[in-house]
Amino acid sequence: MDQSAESAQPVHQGTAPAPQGDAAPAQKGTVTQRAIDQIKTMIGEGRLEPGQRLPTERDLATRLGISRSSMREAIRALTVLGVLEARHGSGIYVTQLEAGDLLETFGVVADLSRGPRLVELLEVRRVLESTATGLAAARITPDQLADVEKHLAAMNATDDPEEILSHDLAFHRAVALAAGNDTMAAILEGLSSRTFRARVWRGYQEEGAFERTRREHARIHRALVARDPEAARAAAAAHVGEVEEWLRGRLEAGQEGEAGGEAGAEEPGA
Amino acid sequence: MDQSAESAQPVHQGTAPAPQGDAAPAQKGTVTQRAIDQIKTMIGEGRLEPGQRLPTERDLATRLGISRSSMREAIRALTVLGVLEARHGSGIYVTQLEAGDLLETFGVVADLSRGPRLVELLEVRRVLESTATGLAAARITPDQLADVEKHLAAMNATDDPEEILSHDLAFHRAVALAAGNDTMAAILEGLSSRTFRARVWRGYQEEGAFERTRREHARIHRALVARDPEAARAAAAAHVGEVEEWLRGRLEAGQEGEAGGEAGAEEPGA
DNA sequence: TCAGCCATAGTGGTCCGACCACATCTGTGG
DNA sequence: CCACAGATGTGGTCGGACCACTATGGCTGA
Repeated sequence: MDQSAESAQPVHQGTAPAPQGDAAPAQKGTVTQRAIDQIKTMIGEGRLEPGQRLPTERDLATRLGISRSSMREAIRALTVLGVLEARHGSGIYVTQLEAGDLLETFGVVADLSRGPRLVELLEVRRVLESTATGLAAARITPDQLADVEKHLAAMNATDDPEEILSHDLAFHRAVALAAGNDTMAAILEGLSSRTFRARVWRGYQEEGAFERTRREHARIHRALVARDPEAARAAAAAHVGEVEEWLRGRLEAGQEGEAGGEAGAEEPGA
Repeated sequence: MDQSAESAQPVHQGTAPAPQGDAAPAQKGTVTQRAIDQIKTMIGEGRLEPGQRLPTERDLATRLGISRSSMREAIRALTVLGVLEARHGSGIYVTQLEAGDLLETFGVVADLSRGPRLVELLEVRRVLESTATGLAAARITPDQLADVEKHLAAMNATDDPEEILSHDLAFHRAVALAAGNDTMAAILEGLSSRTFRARVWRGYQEEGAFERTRREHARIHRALVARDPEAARAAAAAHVGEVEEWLRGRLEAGQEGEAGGEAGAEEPGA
């Protein structure tokens, strides 16, 4: 009953030389790809709900008429996409399908981009960050504002680049969260992935960026306190735009060139 | 240091007692996940350049000291992320790592989102679309404008919903492209994935949306011709905002409820 | 000589069956 | 009643076999 359900599927494995001629199966793409699409469709149609547990790998494989190996590849694919989550010894589950789950892969994009693409990425971030900050100015709650201030203070209290970067990220994350659009916050999170920021900063910080960053953050904070969306938007745009411009100039100058290694300023750095 | 501490690694399959005494195994996460990270790192560090061909699956597996099965899962994962591309019978290659390659997965997010998340997604799209349209008004070339007009005309010339949707998508794609930021265009592309748009439209189009859409597109076009960024931005924002508002109202009204199936209005459709 | 065909090697795609490591349930003994 | 140990189920890993597709190069025939 399982696979080979049809009269005489080719079925790889040495057997059945029969070409195909049949109609139904509609062989398109690899088996694994088909499995991926099927599961994705099941979720899309609501047959599989967030948090729900899926059948066993072995079961799924049998049901879709493929081997466990292929099924595992499909599962792995959906896992990295943040759609499924495999718990060793327990089972496979559908994630909550929230912004954070699905947009985690966005970080990969940021990490692997370089050269001109970095500027484009920053341009996108500038647009979204300014919007989010503007919204935050109108919606932020006292608690959220306190959280923002905590990271602002922490950032001003240290000179350790590592720590500064951490609180810098946390600062923006808190602001984005206050904007009330989780999806936007998740995208911004990816756009500000640690390695991404670290790469850009490496060169940037050598030009008195710390002080400037602190000043700009303070300006954003003032706008939030004043509940002034326009000021907040402008401050955020300027903040990101500052880095964007620096990077753009740097690219147009010498550092250009697809040369595999240094366009984005990455050094093992000790 | 590492987990279980016992000097002699269990090493699964009884065989191969010699791991590789080399520097720090650093057992973290699954073997496959490690392989994914390693390849990702290789690319990030420039040791693997866009378009370059990778060693054989079998080779890679041996080099990283894992089985081919695990290596295949890793490759599959990076394939769906748009980082690698496997050509049957030929080899595995690094993609060009362009915006389009990496952001293709963005469509999955749009396809799997529902309920409140749909509104958030539209909000993001409104922000980016308006920005892109504004930029396009300032930068669009005659050729690009002609392309935009082509789809505008085609959309006005038919009443087939399917075709209208196609040209609607193409219209916005052309505009986004004219903005000169491929990354932004790629994100918008994902945010306007066919199934996503179709789902929203299903209900929307029943309220005289065609006519309204045509009018709004015409307005965007006029702004582009006039090279008026502000007008273009406003027109685009209003265009997307229209749908956004409609969907928001629809959610707040009855259709709410996490109920697995209809919050986003998806029907197998005739 | 040279175009075109075909055998062949090389590579990804699929499948199988085994075993390991972890989570959970279950039943027993305290 | 609880704690612990075993049994069971599930994902994780492995190795090897074979299929399907590409690409290459040599061979054939004009």
